Amino acid sequence: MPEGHSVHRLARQFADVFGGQELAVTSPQGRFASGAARIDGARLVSSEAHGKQLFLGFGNGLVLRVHLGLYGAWDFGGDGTFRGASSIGAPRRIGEREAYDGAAPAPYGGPPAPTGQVRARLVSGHGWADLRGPTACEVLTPAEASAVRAKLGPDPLRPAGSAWEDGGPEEFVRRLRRRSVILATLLMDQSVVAGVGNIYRAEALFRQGLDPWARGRDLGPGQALDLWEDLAATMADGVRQGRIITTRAADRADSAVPLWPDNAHYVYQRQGRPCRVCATPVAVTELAARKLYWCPGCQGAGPR
DNA sequence: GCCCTATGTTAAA
DNA sequence: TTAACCTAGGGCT
Repeated sequence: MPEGHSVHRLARQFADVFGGQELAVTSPQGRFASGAARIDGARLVSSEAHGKQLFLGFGNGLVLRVHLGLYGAWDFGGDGTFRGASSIGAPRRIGEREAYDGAAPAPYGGPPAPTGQVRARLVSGHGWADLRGPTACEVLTPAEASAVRAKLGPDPLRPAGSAWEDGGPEEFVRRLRRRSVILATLLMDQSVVAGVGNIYRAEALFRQGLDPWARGRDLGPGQALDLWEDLAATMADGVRQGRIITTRAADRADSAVPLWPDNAHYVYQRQGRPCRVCATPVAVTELAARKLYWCPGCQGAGPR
């Protein structure tokens, strides 16, 4: 799945291309037909990401909540105002960059006939957006949307102008340090920190020199805050670049293969290869049905 | 074509 | 802990 940075890019994209406009909302596939009818023709008035969830607010007060899950993605098309990403969501190739596909702006003749399973289609006078394969796509009242957000922890990418108070770094430190659960599990817990996924988990723990099997309560407040700041910085980079690059420039320069994506990560999907810092072979194990990558030299020997 | 994999979450067992 | 959700690409045959 797209981690939080992708959903924040989506929120920005929706505001850029659809903000303030009336949208025709349909469900070509049919599974979202009743929800689509509730917002069809309404004006898009807000677009905000919280962790991995997207909340689109409409002029009639209703909120469209989308969670892309493991496979979901949005495809965009339209006239020249649709600069920006052509597709944002689940990566279709290793290390795929979410970016404008380079096609020259063309006269907009309306959206193409939907192909395959399009759960939701949003159409303005300038372009369209198709949603495929989401885990969640539903229309909520404001109270229902707030109830969903209340279950999420603070988001390192929370927009400065957001009206939603998520507690920020202090709340993250509290939630992390009161648990006896291991860090590897806590970072994937969206009620502890919203938006972190499997790549940022592995890379942040490496960058901070933290043992994935250390417990939340074992961290000092300074260590926990450093972890937050590191996530905030690398995830903000992800928003800017449309891809996850966590290696520091100094650790990329001497790579034998200087071309991204071969040097984008320290440990993620680098099992068996030498650690960029200490040359110990990177290790991998399975934890709660997800792969966990770490360097036994820099971060500790492993499960215990 | 077939099988595996993937930046995720939820519900049932 | 496991299955289900449900999409597309890559490697293989």
